[in-house]
Amino acid sequence: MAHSHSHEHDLIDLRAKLRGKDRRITKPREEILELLGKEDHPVTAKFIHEKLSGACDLVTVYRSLKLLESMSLVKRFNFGDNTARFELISSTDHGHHHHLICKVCRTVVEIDECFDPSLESKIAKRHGFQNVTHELEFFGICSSCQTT
Amino acid sequence: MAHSHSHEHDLIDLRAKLRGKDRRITKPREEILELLGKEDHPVTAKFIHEKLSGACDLVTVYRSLKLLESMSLVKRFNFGDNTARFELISSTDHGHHHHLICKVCRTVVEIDECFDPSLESKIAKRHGFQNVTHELEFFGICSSCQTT
DNA sequence: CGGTTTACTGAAATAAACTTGCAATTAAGT
DNA sequence: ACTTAATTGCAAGTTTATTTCAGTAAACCG
Repeated sequence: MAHSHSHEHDLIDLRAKLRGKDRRITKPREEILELLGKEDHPVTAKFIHEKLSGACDLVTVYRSLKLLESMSLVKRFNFGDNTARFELISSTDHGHHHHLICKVCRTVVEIDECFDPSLESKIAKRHGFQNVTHELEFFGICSSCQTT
Repeated sequence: MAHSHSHEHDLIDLRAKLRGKDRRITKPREEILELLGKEDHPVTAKFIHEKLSGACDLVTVYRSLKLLESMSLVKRFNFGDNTARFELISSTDHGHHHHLICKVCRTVVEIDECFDPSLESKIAKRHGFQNVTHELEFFGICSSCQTT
């Protein structure tokens, strides 16, 4: 949802999480976080690099995203096209939400709904797994692409 | 589940679907189908190529899988590691089922359960989408890897 | 401040998954 | 068999992401 007003908060978060970890607050990391704060949907590393137009190298984008992901500031999504997409983790849902993607035009809709968590705990228990989470994305044809 | 006794059936299916489509039944396609029939979980193109040990080129494996997928004989899965995995579509669930994957050792468990289909139709209706499906995979730590 | 340490970056090389172009092969119809 | 065109193999090309390493710049300290 509305990431649009939490930029400062994310930077504070970044500083807090980096502190005392032999890690540094750098311009690329700040810029990537800021850019992600303005996007409504997960974006690719390439997209970030292009939007930042030369502010830093694509390699740095990959490295920064990996770091931000490991710090739980960013979440990685997979829309089935062999390209990782990244989204800022919002404080409201802790990054757990899903997407509805148009198979034709690739439009993305953010989805708040999810299935009952009891399904997950049932599956975990049945197979002796712990810390079970899930990745769920919906695919369909959006209204604009239903030209028949 | 038990793909193990449906090899012949899959070949019949292959022949039926290829007939009259300017397509041919070839040894690589038959061999890939047969191999998939023996596997309990989705496998990568590389795995198939190695198992077939030189029976055909890796490129042919990729091309065959794409064809078999387009003919709804095989389903592509994505376990979030940038590598497509393929499974024979079983007649019982029409290829719709999910997996529970150990984040540590990558063990895979086939899952029959799914959430209530009303969730999907609700989402489809709300956003004006048609033909909505979903991709869902569970991730956790299996009993063997919970060494603490 | 100015100096030191060492995490970080950029650029090029590498890796891995997958695709494409084209000549040689082979399945399938007659 | 003969013919036709789909399919294959091989080489080369893409795309996504990672690794190496020398140069750069945060952060800490006096």
